[in-house]
Amino acid sequence: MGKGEETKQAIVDQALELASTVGLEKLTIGTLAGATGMSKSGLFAHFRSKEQLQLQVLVQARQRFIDIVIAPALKKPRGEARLRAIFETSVKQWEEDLPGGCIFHAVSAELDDRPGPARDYLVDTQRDFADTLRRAAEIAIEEGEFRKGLDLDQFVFELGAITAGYHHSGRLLGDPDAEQRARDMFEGLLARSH
Amino acid sequence: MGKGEETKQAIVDQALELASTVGLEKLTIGTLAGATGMSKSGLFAHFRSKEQLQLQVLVQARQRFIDIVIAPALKKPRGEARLRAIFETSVKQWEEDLPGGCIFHAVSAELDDRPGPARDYLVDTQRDFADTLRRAAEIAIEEGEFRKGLDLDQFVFELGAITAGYHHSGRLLGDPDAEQRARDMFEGLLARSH
DNA sequence: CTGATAATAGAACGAACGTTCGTATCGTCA
DNA sequence: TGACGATACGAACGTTCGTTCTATTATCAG
Repeated sequence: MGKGEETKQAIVDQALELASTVGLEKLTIGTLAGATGMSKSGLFAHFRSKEQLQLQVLVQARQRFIDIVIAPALKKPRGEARLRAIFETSVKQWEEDLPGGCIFHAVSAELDDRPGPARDYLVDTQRDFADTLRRAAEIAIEEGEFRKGLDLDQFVFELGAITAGYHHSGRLLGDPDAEQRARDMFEGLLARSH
Repeated sequence: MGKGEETKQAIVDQALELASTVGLEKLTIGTLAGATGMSKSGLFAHFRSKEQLQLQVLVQARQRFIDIVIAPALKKPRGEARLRAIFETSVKQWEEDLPGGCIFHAVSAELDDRPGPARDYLVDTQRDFADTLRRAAEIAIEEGEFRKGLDLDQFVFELGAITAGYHHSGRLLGDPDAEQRARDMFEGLLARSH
């Protein structure tokens, strides 16, 4: 990896941390330059537009999510154990990996009414993740862990609701019990799926 | 109501609509002035700071939520029927009252890492609403509709997760089935509470 | 009707933003 | 090591933002 790619990685890593708290739009190029010890113009040259920078942040976030949450879960046994692994690392490692918590939840309200490449990429990321969850649940049915006839889309919706609620309660309201409540809710969902 | 209060109301009403889609920060005074047919300075004089304007938007949102969701529900019978009314109007009327959906969900990610009066007011609003839900569920226990020993805080958490998930799926992902999925999830929660 | 007061407009401000440009410095490989 | 492209910098641009100031118009009680 040449020098260019190296610093570009460092920039995007730093940008990811900032964006998780202040959002993609308020992540300013000047602030980011200060945080990385670079000049505005020197940093800007790596992206050529702020839109590109925002997109790279999401690309990096997706990759990091795969590394932290998805990849380890794929080493677990198929089915329910894999779903448990995804949920558990989502709550424990992923939500605490960045200072603002899960960046997808942090920026989704910001992007949901602003069309563009960033929004498209976020939607694609979320859809892809939803597919992964649906497939994992499907496997759990095949393995006999989940009952036949389980509504997979409803299962995925409820799983998404748990994490959305967890992010909301934990971040805005600062509920210290949010993690355990999300876990209990998840266990309830699994029990109902058997 | 004097002329001043009258136009101020009209301004905040318009601001509420814009803020539900673009957020509190990107709701710009120039844009708002254009939308209301006023000059920037003429509009600004009503608030004296943007922070005050943002706060008034949240105050108005809270009042409107009470008018649309809470007040009608209080006319329903105590207990489960009242909880049903709150949920149903939250999903049907409230989420469609503003172009960007529930403004509290729309701005919570924006405010959760930005301390200040706006954040404080939003948190207070959410806590107050959570108390209302908790009290309604408590009544349902007293009436014998919900089982004794039901974890009220967990109930409120799960209810919040349902609406958070609904907003997320409906807004960002544009899932047309989100409303029905949220309803099904709610019915499941009620059934488990009996 | 009239005068005090409130409400609005217009112009301008300083600051912050994304972006451009010319120049200097650094990394890399012949 | 020398040279050339890649990388970074400083200064400046045009815009947009919230905010202020001053002048003008509308409102409403006496």
